[in-house]
Amino acid sequence: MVATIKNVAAEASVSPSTVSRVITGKAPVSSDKREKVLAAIKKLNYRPNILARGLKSKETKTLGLILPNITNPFFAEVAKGVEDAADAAGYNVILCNAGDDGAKEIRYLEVLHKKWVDGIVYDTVGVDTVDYLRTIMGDGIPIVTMDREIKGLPVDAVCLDNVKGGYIATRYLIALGHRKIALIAGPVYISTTTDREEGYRRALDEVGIQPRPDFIRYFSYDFESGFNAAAELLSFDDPPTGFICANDMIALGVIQQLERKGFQVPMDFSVVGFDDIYVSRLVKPALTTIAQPKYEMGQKAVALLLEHIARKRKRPKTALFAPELVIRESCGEQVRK
Amino acid sequence: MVATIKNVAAEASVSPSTVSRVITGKAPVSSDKREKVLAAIKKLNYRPNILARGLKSKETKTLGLILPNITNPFFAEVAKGVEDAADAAGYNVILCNAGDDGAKEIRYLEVLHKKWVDGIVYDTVGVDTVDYLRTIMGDGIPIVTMDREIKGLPVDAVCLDNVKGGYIATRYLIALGHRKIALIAGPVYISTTTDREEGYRRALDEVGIQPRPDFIRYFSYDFESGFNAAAELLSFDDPPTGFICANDMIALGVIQQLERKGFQVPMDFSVVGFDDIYVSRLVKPALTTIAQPKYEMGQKAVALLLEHIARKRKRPKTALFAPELVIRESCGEQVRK
DNA sequence: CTGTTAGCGCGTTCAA
DNA sequence: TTGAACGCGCTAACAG
Repeated sequence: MVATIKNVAAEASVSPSTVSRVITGKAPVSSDKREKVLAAIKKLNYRPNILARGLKSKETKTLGLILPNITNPFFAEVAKGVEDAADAAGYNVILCNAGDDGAKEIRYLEVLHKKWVDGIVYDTVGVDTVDYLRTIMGDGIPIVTMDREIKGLPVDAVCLDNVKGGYIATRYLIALGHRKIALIAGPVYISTTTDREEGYRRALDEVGIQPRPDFIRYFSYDFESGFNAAAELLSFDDPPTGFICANDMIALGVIQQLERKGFQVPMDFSVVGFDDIYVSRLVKPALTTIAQPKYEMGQKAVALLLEHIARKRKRPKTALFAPELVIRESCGEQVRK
Repeated sequence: MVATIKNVAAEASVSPSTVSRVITGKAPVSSDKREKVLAAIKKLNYRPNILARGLKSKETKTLGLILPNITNPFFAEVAKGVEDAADAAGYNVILCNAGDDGAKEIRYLEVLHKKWVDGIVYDTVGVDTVDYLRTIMGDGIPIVTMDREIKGLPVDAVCLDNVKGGYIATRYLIALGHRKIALIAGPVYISTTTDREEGYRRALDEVGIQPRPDFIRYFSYDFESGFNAAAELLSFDDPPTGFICANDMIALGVIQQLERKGFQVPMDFSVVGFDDIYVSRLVKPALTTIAQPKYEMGQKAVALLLEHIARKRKRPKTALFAPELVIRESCGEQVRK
């Protein structure tokens, strides 16, 4: 049998309200009654039922986190940041692995909606969810997107300065003497991809290099993509000497392909990754990459949500984080022609 | 404004009960009223409030998952298995990163208790939580532990056959000709560690090798531990030629230290990891390791929980999984003396 | 300072 | 087949 507030009240010979006041601390209670209540709580091992409380207060003290795959170290870092920040503020987080499945994403949005979470961190690339996001926001549940701004939806966002990221990666390779630089980008339709491409083009443009369309390839964010993209690029008559990759897993795939064909990195080709997942430093050659502050970005997402929950702000806001070049071993001076 | 069941009832000119019946499907409703209700639901964009439902039904359709660190790829895999299985059964999961902090673990248990989760997957190494676990179970919330049996507590568990894991790793090195085999184990007080050590000793015993106490080192599960342990072991007059590690990160640290001292793996020393996290195959030399079915174990944990929730079983049960030797590149024939 | 009352949104009696 | 009434556990409003 689980104790309720009534049992405690009976045990302490007071009214349920008094018990409630002791617990919430929102109203004064005489110290003798307080002690009796505390004793009763302890004796009956009473825990307030948060569901019932939420039914009244409209607060669940839980947040939703939707991401593609927690198994991906990038998202795991973000998740940790989200969870830590939420915990520090007294919130829990419901983890939702949406995969690449748009339908599943919508189903999760529905569930979080029905569970009355107090806010949602939305970290995916799905495209068909705008309507539902609008519905949820209409019901007063704040949403913050990660690395993605949704046109037409006044939603908070936590983003990396992807233009700059693409730019500094490209400049670095240029400084090393590379002129033929390929960009193995992410899926073509998302802003992350287009922003990085813009930075890439800008860097090329600054030094008067004409970007070659066949050097820009759109793939997905995994090892195989890198592996395949490198094979394609290498088959050209005049292949690139440097590769800028949309994430570290792609970069690892590229390197694998390069080595499989008998080349050496960074002696023959240079490769720069993106994200700086922890594997990057374990691998040989250790990956030179564009780091994003994943953990901090997760924390920031929660901070933005909490501002909305506290009604401190109603206008949408975008938090922009700066990418950073981490130089390790996968890039070298251009020597091949 | 968010629609409630009353609004829907008014819109459809029926009673709230009828709306409820349409939604739950637990009682017959005439088809004309059903259609009117459905239309009203759609029009008002109504979503049943799961909190209120839970208040009645005593079900929250959410599970708790407590683990040390989601950033560790091992736990991320487990978490994915948990999440997938939960989702398939209509449950959500609250993610709790307990770190190595015992106090935080207890706080999380309290929170999950208060939130009335329907079950808890408990995947940590904490030692001081037994009392609280007992309390929670007393309130009817089933718990399943991962890789850990708690003496005196009749709780379900999902375990790897760690004795066998230690055994096959050791036999493999023996078959390669090694006689001086070190065990870089986990924390000394947990069953995972002692079980693997037992397997190690058994394998040694079978071929008449006397285990050397100074070859068994207790460390924690990270890269630095491996790095430091290898340094210690290497400083011996008569160092080991093979290393069996409690997890892959430790093994990676060992290899790093070995190479730092100018040795080569597997030419000079052999190293076996444990877990088979995905990094293991990316690294050079690719790690030979003892794989555990992490994802499946996560799934199984949820399955056990659901059995309890459905009251199909009351006796505690332990699901045992088999470890598997994955041979890659980090072990070779013993040549050094 | 304290108890009584009412109601959050829903499902489940009980009658009709 | 349907509606009215009640209660899940809690907190807020109102009296006292």
